[in-house]
Amino acid sequence: MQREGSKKQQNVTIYDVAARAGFSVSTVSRVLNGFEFVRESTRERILEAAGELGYVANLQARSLAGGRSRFVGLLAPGLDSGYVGGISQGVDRSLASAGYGLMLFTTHHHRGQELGYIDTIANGLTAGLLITVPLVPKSYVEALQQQQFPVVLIDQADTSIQSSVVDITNWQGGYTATEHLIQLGHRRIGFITGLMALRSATDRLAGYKMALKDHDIAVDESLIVEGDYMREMGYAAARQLLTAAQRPTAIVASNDFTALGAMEAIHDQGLGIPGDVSIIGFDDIPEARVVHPKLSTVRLPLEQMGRLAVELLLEQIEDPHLQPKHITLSTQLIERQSCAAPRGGRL
Amino acid sequence: MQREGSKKQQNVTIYDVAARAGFSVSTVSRVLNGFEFVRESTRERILEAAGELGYVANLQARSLAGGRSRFVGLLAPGLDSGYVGGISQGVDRSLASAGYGLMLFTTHHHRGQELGYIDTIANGLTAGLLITVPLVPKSYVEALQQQQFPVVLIDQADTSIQSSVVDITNWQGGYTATEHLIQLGHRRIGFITGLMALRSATDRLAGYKMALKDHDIAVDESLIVEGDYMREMGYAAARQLLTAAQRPTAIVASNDFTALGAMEAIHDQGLGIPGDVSIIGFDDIPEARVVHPKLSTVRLPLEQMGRLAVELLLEQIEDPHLQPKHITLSTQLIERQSCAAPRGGRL
DNA sequence: AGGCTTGTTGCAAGCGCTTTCAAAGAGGAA
DNA sequence: TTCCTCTTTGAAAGCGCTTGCAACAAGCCT
Repeated sequence: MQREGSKKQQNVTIYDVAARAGFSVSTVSRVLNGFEFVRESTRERILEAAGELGYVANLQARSLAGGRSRFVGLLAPGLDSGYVGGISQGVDRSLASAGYGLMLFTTHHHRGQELGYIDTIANGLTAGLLITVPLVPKSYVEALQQQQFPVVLIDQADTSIQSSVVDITNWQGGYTATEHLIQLGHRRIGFITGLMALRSATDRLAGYKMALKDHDIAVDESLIVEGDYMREMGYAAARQLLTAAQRPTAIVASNDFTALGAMEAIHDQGLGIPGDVSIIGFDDIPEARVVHPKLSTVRLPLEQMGRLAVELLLEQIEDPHLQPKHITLSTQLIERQSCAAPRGGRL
Repeated sequence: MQREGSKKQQNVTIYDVAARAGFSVSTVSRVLNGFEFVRESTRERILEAAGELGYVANLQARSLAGGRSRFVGLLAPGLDSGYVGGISQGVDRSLASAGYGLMLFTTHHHRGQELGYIDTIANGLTAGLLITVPLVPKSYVEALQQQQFPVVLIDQADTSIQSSVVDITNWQGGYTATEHLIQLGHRRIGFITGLMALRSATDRLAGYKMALKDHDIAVDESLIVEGDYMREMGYAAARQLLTAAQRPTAIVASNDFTALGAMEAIHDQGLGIPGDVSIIGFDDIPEARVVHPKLSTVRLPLEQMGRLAVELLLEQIEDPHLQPKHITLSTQLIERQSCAAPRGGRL
């Protein structure tokens, strides 16, 4: 078998179309992009030729030559968290209805990669960038901004960065969850944090502390244990909390995964939920609704965040000189069955 | 405020680096790509210059000029199914460890878009393409193949397409699930199908039918109701099954979402699981483990599929002349608590 | 010493497309 | 009829990069 096509088959280019239609490439390009100053008959002939040849635009060339990309980049740490899943669904949908494509880039928490990616992506591949990745240095985002490159930060508010942001009231969520427990009569409330490098984690913790203070309950640092948003750590952290001398009667977990892990630990400890220990999570992932008992949680409007972020970004793409906007969405307490008054009422 | 930078700031190009290092662009290019025949000292000088200038490669230009893309495309119907999530996690991870980036494209089930995308993507943007989308016409995939463009189909085996494929034993899964129920003593077993346009759906159904036949149970078409892999349809379908004159004592759902919907319907009907009705799903999504009762299901090695698909694709990228391979992964029955012998034993 | 490798580097031609800028017709106005 | 304007089209210059080919220096052989 002769291999005659070792060199990748020549693609149909704008030149081929021009030749076939009997016009110059410039005219073809005009037809393909806008419709300024082209005679209708010409336009038709060219479109026809393009169709017959099965012409497909080469995006590289187009954007190299200065055309606009019809893709938007979404920079995310990974696909594993459900959190990203929720956001990207919203992003994906609104992007699609606006005629844009989505390019999802995952960084796997490699800091170096994140930076490299950002440059690369911003360097022509996409028309704009949505960032859900933590730890992106301020300077980078600023550099992008300076280049008039549209960027929207999602739930990564760094108040010092002058950039469009969509985020949620993490602080409020932590506060509400804790207060809910307090109003149920709890006094010893444990808290399992998220990955403390993330703003969302520190904010939730801050909300928790404030709620305690507002209700004249001293913050007991031994009741706060650090987690990482993962189920396993949730288990370990809860275990630590439960085996302490004075165990808490309720636990606030910084996300649902953590809460799920904690619930397992509570069960394994021979304790009942919410009889012995109440627990409340964060996120409202699908599992929260089906776990037994159903998990009370603070719902994050992830999909909505994605949608709004896209809106903001698209605006910015239209007009790069627009002032950055900051939208904050509120969280919502979803009461289910994992919280109850502590045994014996108020301790 | 004067807007002096209305034109996007000039990026650092290979020319700038060349000028700064005192070499030609060709040499810079060589250093940046491989290491063939470049003096070590030169190499260092150039790298240094690039670093100082903050040079970032322009991917468009590179791939336009014939360089290799370091991205792989994943074409998926959408992000909502969990199914895609599982696969893309596997894809993402192995890609990352191979030094490739992932570009995720969603088609939203718009047939037209799928085709347009494929061309566009194959047209230089990526080094290869993974397809999890159904309904991609044979001719398209073949055209890609002919151009030596690396493609791997995931769980979309169309035996008539000469292409690399990673799929799973959907048929076997349907068979096993059904047989499990039969061995428990069930005779009237309902089946809720998936989206029948998909190969996976028809295969699962075929497995179900065959299991019945092999055990001398007549296939009762009234026990088979069409679903679409969504929870809502699962609910409706189960409802239809349960309100029929002779309701089944067990139900096989074509995926876990459907099963979850069905479980809800069963409960709403005042029936118990598995007391009155046994149910078994497909996929083993995270919810299956936490729902009450825990859902027995046929586990799909989604992540592994993703991994293997990447392996196959990377091989093909290395050597486009490679013969297509076909890998089939097996499904696994996960027994949990949603299946039991029918009341009164064998009917 | 002259010729031939071998190792390095530069030149220049594109990749496919967009986008000025100028040219060529077509129609009026003078 | 000639000049001017407006519309439509083409020529050509890149965008930033890779790469085949030529050029050159140094080192080796005969």
